[in-house]
Amino acid sequence: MPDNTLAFEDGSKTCKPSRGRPRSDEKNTAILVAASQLFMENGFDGTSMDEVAKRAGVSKQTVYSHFANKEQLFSASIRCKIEEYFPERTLQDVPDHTLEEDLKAVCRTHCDLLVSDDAIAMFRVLTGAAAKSSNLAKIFWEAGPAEMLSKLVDFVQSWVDQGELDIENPERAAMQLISLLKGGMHFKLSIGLIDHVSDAEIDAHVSDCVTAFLKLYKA
Amino acid sequence: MPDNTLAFEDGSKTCKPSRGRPRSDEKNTAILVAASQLFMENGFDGTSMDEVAKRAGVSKQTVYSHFANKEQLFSASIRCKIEEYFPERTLQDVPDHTLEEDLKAVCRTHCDLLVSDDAIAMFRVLTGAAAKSSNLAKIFWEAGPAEMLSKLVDFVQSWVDQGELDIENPERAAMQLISLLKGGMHFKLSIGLIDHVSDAEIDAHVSDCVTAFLKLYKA
DNA sequence: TTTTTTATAGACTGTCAAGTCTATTAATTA
DNA sequence: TAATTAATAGACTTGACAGTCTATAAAAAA
Repeated sequence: MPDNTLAFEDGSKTCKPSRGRPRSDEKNTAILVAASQLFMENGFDGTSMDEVAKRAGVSKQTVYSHFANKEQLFSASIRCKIEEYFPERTLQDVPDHTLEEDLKAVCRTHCDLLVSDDAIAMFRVLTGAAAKSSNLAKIFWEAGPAEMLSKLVDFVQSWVDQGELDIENPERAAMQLISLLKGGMHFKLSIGLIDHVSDAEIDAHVSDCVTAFLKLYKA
Repeated sequence: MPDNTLAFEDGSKTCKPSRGRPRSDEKNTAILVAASQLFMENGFDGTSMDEVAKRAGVSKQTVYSHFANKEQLFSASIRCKIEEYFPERTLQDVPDHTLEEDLKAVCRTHCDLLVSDDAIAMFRVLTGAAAKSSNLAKIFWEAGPAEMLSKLVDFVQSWVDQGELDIENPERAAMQLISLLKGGMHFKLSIGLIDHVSDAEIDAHVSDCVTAFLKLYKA
């Protein structure tokens, strides 16, 4: 039996063969959606292919006809989740106010993202999969944190150019800001020591971070 | 069948019955050692009770006679690992040199710990178990990070008392220092984006952190 | 429409692992 | 030493789940 019943290996579609019934795109996305939900909720080991098929409203063989095996489905799902998730929460162009105001807005946005349920779930899943597939980590890093970091670097740089910040290494400064923003919250959320951070706490924390950052780098 | 064949539920021993063959302490610790190794290497789902029994040189029933089920064995193993791990790496009393020297030594010690294989493995396991048992997170937090933090607070406070640091909230400052020390490394190691940090990198990073901290808080 | 190709459904298989059963052996008290 | 209690070993049971098989239906080309 030739294996032209072949599934996507990198999430992209294989070149469509000329004849025969084409693969249903709706089912494909239904599977992907169901799988990413389940993987995010229960991790790799906690998710069964039967569950995925059931939630997608599709038979198991259909799942296997779209994806070669569980690992590839996992990989595709996470990749899909990553792409769906990050762009929408990008750093919006904050209006040109004062450095303090803009910095605070940016920090608030980042902090909300960092402690969000989705981000924590994603981080947990990636952490659990660390041993399994290391390239997922790379995909995630580049689509997510690296992107955030680079936008933060741009932001910082723009204020350096305006002479309001005095920073010799913007990458390092941006990383420091993110580290401060994570604080103890990200860690505590990850291990499940706490399961929620109140708005007021985030507010206070963001203020602290802004204060510290300005003390470090205000010109 | 009465369940007085009962295992330890919280890691402590049940009161010894007056008669009959006593439970072997060596086997108990052998099981605990084998289990904690395996759980740290492969996580909860990745570890089977047969493997544990085999590595401990003991039959499976023996494992079940010492621990009621897999979850309790897991809990006991992690608790044991935590207790074994943290005390020895405590903050040794650094000799009274300059603030800069002591701070650097302390940061180096902490940074080494934070990025160590064991700490990352432990963090991964805890993260994976977050949904399962939330009290493990508490046990871990109190035995590990909270302890570190409190010692760091003491350290900071002592220099505040000497008038060399100007800090109104030592807990916050200590948390900020730890956050800076983690930087991007802890995150990258956790998700498996990198698997090692060189000595030179740690050195440079620690220097950056010390510089930043002093800029924030030096009197 | 006919033919061809393939997606689909649901039953099936084989493996692995958690937890149990039963006979045996070891330690402890009297 | 005899009697008692429980720890131990290894086979066994049960269930879950990844992946496959077979028959059917659907879509595209001729």
